[in-house]
Amino acid sequence: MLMSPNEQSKKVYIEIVRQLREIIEKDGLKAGDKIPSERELSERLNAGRSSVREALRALELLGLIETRRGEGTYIRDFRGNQLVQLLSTFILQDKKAIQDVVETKHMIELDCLQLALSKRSKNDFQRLKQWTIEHNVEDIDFFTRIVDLADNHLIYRIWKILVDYYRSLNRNDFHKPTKERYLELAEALEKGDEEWVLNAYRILRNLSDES
Amino acid sequence: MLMSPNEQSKKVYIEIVRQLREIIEKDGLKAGDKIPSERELSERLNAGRSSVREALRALELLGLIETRRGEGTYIRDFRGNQLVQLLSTFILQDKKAIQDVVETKHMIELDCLQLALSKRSKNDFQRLKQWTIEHNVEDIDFFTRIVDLADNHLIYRIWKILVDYYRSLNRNDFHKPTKERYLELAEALEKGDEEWVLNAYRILRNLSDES
DNA sequence: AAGAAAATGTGGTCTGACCACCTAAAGATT
DNA sequence: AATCTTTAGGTGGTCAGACCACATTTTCTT
Repeated sequence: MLMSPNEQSKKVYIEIVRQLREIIEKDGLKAGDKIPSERELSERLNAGRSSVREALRALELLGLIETRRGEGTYIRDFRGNQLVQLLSTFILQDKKAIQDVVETKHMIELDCLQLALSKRSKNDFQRLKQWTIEHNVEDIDFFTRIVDLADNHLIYRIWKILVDYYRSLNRNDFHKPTKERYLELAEALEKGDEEWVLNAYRILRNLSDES
Repeated sequence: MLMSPNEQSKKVYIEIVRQLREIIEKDGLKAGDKIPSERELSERLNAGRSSVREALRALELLGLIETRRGEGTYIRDFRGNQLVQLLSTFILQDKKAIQDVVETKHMIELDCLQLALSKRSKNDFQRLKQWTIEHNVEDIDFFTRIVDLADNHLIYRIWKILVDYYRSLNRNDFHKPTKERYLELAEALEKGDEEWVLNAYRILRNLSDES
């Protein structure tokens, strides 16, 4: 699988997953249908068979395909497995998917700020402020406290997943906020001023208006 | 990797995953540590390097390891299986969990309204309004359109999961909004007035101020 | 026509060979 | 001696070819 010289050398098997999805869509293949053999895919996609297999192994692990020795590889009926669909979203590591992760993380964090604001008392936020003053604030720790204050276990889980994937992206454009930014946000929460809170968050995350 | 003759011939890469786990445990390897190279594993486990790679690819997809070209393969800091944890959240059907689902669904829908508002043009919302007028509006259909307008595949997936679970609850306290409520919301979107939009949603969902 | 054997196609696996990249050791320079 | 440069070795990434085990299809025998 030839790569443009100066291009980011994505892993071949990721690219194969993408192209395989195109083939499935173009040919209108559905659950239960057979997909081309490993050797044929290897030829059509100009890739080694081992690379094709790595891609298929990935899809198999996600339950998207099923391989039967001596027969072939078949598309699996995964329209019930929501979590797999969620995961598969992440696997397609195109720019849009990454952007979606970042955007969603921001929205969830904003939600947590609002939830915390409506559920918690001034006392809780005073403690948050005090903690912010007394410690060397790490982003992950600060927002873990925020999400805790939101008191919604489900959102907590979703946020956790988002953070993990966000970190796995290894984005080098992460703008590390200063301690003052966190302190400002904590104070806004303490005052109970929603507008102020939301604004402090956007400044902290270096957002103008768009996500 | 030799197999006992009459034994179930499990796939080698699955067996490699198992043995690799043993190695990690026996050697006391932790997050951030380097695991043996592909070639060394190939020797120690009496398996081909391609099989070892299929196993590593699987672990990589699950976020358990991280491969760095030219350096090696490292154990990743994964805090439990995230997806399983998410699932377990759904299974715990206590009142708090249910409440969390409802609350989260509301937050996500509000997020989508805001995203749509910031991303879409008046034209899109006019079409939404027109559709609302011409059809017998079902809640699921209306908000599917909203989520689509938000143009974030990840949020779409999350929302889908929430809706499915929400429906499985069979809540008999679902307050079915009138057609006018949806129309009001569509018009608010068309006007581009965020406050009006959020308010229209709260009225539609019969929320006062708390979620 | 029915059963048996061979041919074909498929996934499963191993081996060996490159390449691109990173790191550290050896060497050269100052 | 300290520092920089070069080199060698290790590592993941990929490809090609070769078998094997298994299932299906075709062909051949009876």
